[in-house]
Amino acid sequence: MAANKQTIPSVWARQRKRREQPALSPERIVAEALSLLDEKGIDALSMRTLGTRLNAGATSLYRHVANKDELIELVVDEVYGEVEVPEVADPKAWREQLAVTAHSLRAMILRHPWVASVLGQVALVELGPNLMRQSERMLGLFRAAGFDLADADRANSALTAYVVGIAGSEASFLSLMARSGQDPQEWTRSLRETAEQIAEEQPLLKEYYTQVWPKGDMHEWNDENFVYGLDLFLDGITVRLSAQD
Amino acid sequence: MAANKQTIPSVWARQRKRREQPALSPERIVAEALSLLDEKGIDALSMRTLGTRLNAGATSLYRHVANKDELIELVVDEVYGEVEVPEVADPKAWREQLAVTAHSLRAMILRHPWVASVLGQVALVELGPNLMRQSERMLGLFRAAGFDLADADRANSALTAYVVGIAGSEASFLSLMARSGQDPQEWTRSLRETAEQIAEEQPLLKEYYTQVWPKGDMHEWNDENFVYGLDLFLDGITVRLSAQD
DNA sequence: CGCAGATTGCGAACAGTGTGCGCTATATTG
DNA sequence: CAATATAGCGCACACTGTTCGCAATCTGCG
Repeated sequence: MAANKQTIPSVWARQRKRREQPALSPERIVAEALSLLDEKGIDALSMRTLGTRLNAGATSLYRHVANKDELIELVVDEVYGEVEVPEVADPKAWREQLAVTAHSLRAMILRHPWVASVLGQVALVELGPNLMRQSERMLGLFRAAGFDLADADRANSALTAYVVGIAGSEASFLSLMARSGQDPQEWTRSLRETAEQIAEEQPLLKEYYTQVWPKGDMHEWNDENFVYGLDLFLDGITVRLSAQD
Repeated sequence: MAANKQTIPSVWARQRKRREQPALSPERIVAEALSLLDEKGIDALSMRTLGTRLNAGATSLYRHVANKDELIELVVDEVYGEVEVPEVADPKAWREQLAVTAHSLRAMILRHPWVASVLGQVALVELGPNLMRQSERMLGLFRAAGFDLADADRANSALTAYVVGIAGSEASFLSLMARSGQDPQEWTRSLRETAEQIAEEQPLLKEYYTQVWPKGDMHEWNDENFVYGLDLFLDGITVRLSAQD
């Protein structure tokens, strides 16, 4: 009795849907996931809302993507593709070329602040095509600077760790601002105030918050801090290179 | 009718429970959350399982902790308390003291691999007591080395970013091993094989995986890579210090 | 001691999550 | 055209974090 309960309503709406859209595909899913992440952040990414944005059911996505974790891996590799690593041209220009790479990586992370929250989970499986292309080129830069392959990798890991670490903490600040809808200016001010209060037993920290902590815009401040640490690093590389001759 | 349906059974089991245990408190909750995280990883931390381990209902926790995010912040500050930052003694020993600090921070992260997955989410709100104590001491070390306060902070941020970045990626590898129950030895071997296959168009990467990538235990390898990058950093600091005189 | 008031614990409920299963409609191949 | 493979999806399951209101207990005051 009433075995065709659910087929009845679909009779009227039939013959639609198959070619009214470019159809589902891994590429389309990844692209839409990326734009959703950029717009609303990591918490807004659920299979259901992603499906809705693609005019599809949530479970349809599983025909093209194994699970949510794999989807995130794909999106992460996608954004790694935005990082510009210059082709090795002049071997003497290694310092500038490394700086360009570092800035590009940081800029990518700041454009997509949600990556900070997944870099610790997605186990950096270095097998994505974009990440591999980027690694190849970075190794090339370090080789051109004078490292052998093993040391090139070590130096590369170190530089990448620095950039990811510092840009990641900037990004998580950006995400916090976006989530809480607070004004960054106001936020730095109130953080200074409470920090000064709490740091009663930490004279250096107290001095730091009253004297050093930025009064105005955070952008310049962050930029300066970043290049400061980057130069520290590149100086260290210079030392290592000249010591090895 | 039957308004006392649920009070009846409790009559027999009454007068228990209040003092049979140390009672709930933020400290006890944080401690239990920490041991749960260390045992089973970040995915296993739910308010319900945590409540169960404390012989309490899930919702009882909310009397002592605002929400899960705040709980995680508390636990993170707790483990920061394990990091040993030496008191500044001999100003000439800054290099060794910074190295000790860096090693201690990395060791903490490797003892608690789940921190890698939350450091990007918990916006590093630097107000936890342990984190503030640690920051104060690190600033002191850099000051003793010869930096003014602003540069001490910059150098400190850079060093911390490096350590967190590289130890974080080690930790996410450890978490992956724990989750998948795979043998690390076996895992590095099979990663090498697939990487060699995929890297058909990346000669440096291919050479890297065949020649450089570790055949045996990953521990030594990771330790060496870490001190290599750390020395790079400390060399850079030396350069900066001598340039500033 | 007794009793008001604050504090603590908790069961039920809500809205949401990722994902496996089995059915149907379509596309592809012979 | 028929047979098979594939894509889409509704339903369902087991969980999640968190709110709310009630009951049990602890606290301080008379």
